[in-house]
Amino acid sequence: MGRSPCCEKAHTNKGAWTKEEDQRLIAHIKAHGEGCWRSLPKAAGLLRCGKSCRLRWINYLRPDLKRGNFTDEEDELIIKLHEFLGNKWSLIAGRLPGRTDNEIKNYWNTHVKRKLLARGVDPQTHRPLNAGTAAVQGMHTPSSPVVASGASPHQLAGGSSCSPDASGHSSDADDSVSLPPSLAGNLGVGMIDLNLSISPPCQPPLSREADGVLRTGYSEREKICLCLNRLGLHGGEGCSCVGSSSSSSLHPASSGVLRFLDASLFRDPKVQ
DNA sequence: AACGGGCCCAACCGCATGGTT
DNA sequence: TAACCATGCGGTTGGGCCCGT
Repeated sequence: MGRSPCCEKAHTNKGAWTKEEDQRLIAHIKAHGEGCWRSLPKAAGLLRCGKSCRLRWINYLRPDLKRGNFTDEEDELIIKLHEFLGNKWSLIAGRLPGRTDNEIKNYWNTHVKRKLLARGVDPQTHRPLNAGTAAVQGMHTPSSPVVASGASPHQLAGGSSCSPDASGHSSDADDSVSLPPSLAGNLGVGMIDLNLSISPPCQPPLSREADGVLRTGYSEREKICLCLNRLGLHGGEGCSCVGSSSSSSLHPASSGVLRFLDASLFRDPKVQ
């Protein structure tokens, strides 16, 4: 179907943003909030495409962005999440507070790939580079980083069958997930059932509230301690292991970085 | 000091998706 | 249901910077 261009290219600037443009964009978003990107440039007096404004804000101007180098913990988390999710940078970014998908994507392509190659690991498949066929029997396939049986990465990340809005992600057939070898090894299992092991208990009590909206009986960020110390990751704020020897040495960033361990693990972070 | 190659990262592009009319 | 719209996402690019020669 035909589609009009997102912006009138003849009248838009391209390339690097000037300080003045940045300030205009910041001021406008402070005053009016995010959204309506298409009309924002005109309203803010910017000769930019709405997409460009959105990107600039999300990747560079947002006040909650964490600048600076990635920590080793973030490194490892990115690797593990990539093993699960593949190139779903936005989902990975959702588990790394203050980091953007673009940043992580760039970081992956420039640093992590090399790091994995140096370890002898294929960055796409997370398999050993020189592994023979026998060694990889039973492992997940490269094109589907996690899922053995039809569940998409997005299903894993965004919708467990327990979430009220997961109706579009049918998981009736088989929710078993083949864990990547590194995680499976650490957990001592090869297959897990997400319904039982990661997500909050299925079929939470639904209640229709006064506004007519169905809600579950669970609070949005109810915590589940998976005791992921065994993954080399230490408990977040919801970890009942807090106070154990391993958690006393938590990196300051850990509670934020490991936010993905709580009950919202596989929920789309943007859906609050 | 000059040059060239590689690296890094901000930004762009095209497509997908979900919502609205 | 189809057409259109707005936004989000992932891949790619281009320019500036750094470093070695």
